[in-house]
Amino acid sequence: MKLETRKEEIINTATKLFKEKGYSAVTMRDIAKAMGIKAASLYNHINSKQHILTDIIISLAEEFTNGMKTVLLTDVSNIEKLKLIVTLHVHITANNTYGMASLNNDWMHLEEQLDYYLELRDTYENNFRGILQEGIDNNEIINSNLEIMLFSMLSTLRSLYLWIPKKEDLNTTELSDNLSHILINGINK
Amino acid sequence: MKLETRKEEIINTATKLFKEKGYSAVTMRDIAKAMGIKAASLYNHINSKQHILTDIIISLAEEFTNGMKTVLLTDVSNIEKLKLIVTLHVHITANNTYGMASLNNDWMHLEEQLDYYLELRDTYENNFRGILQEGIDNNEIINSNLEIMLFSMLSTLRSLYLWIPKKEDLNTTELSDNLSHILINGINK
DNA sequence: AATTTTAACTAACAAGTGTTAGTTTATTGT
DNA sequence: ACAATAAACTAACACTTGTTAGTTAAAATT
Repeated sequence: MKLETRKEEIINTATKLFKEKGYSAVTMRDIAKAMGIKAASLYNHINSKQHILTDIIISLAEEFTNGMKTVLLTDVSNIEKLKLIVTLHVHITANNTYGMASLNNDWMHLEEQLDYYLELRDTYENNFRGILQEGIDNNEIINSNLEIMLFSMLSTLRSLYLWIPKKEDLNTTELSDNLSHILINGINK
Repeated sequence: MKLETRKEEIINTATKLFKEKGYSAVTMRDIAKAMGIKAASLYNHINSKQHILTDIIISLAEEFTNGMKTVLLTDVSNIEKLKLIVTLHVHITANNTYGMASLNNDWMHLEEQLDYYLELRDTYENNFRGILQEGIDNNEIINSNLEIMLFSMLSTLRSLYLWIPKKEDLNTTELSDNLSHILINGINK
């Protein structure tokens, strides 16, 4: 039972508020009020509002990068790799639904770390694309428009943060399995 | 060839900026600067920043509501209705990619019209859900988790605004057809 | 018991916010 | 040519923003 440092409490509080209203609409006074302290007190623990956002986004982006690295090293079919990616998204999102909102909607407000973030995102998408392309080449995946397939899957996975909190009754493995099936086999009977 | 009123120019300029940085991060001075005038001059044409956002979002939401109404009245299979919905999203999004960003990310900053927007969105989702449910009942659609199917399709359709601007080479009917196929039949060979 | 550290506080700052009031200038319709 | 309108302007407002400086009180360490 590890208890939160004060800095982590601030980041968690901010993350929740950022999800509800977006980074720009949340003030330091909002964050402080939610914690029952004054805005100036936050600066005993964090450097700036900007650093809070960076912390939220970069740590999540790195989780995805690491997850992708593992998937690429796993020796299974490309379809199985896609299932692993679905599981990766479900797990990371289930553990930090609030943070995923910032990752998706507020990355453009990063400053010094914006280029680094974009690099991680680009690499991630390219790896995803590569798996799909190999799947097509190996006759595992239909030879339809690669970019549309990529876009469709990524859109669904990136929107999980909006949806997981509303359906707490579904456990994560059940969700991963169901979602994999729908993304891979469609909904047609 | 109908030419834009000054008010429309302002709304269009604002819509573009809102997509790049989000509603809260865009100032009236930003909008004015992009038009080469002073912020105060905007108020000769619009009532408030808030009204710009409302205008963007509500008109789009009503377009979707009207489109759905037409789909529901069309006498085709439920799978065909889903294809019509895909086409609806592709067309509306292609005509207003910038506005779709506000619809997706800034609806929570609506004020007087927030409840109305939520009502439109709820009704839309329920109609979508109803088509899927009928499809399941008629053995057109697999009897998998309804909510996951709904979420997956809607997520993809709602993210179109991020993707359409990058792929201008693809025409809208081709995109609709491809996307329908992937959403309905999956990517599996 | 004395000292350092932690973490809150009050007060203030400079800059930026949406918006209003009043004015000026160019264009349009008579 | 004259009046009316459209659409820009300057100046200012009241308020909010992120952040800093300096202070205080309790808790932990010596």
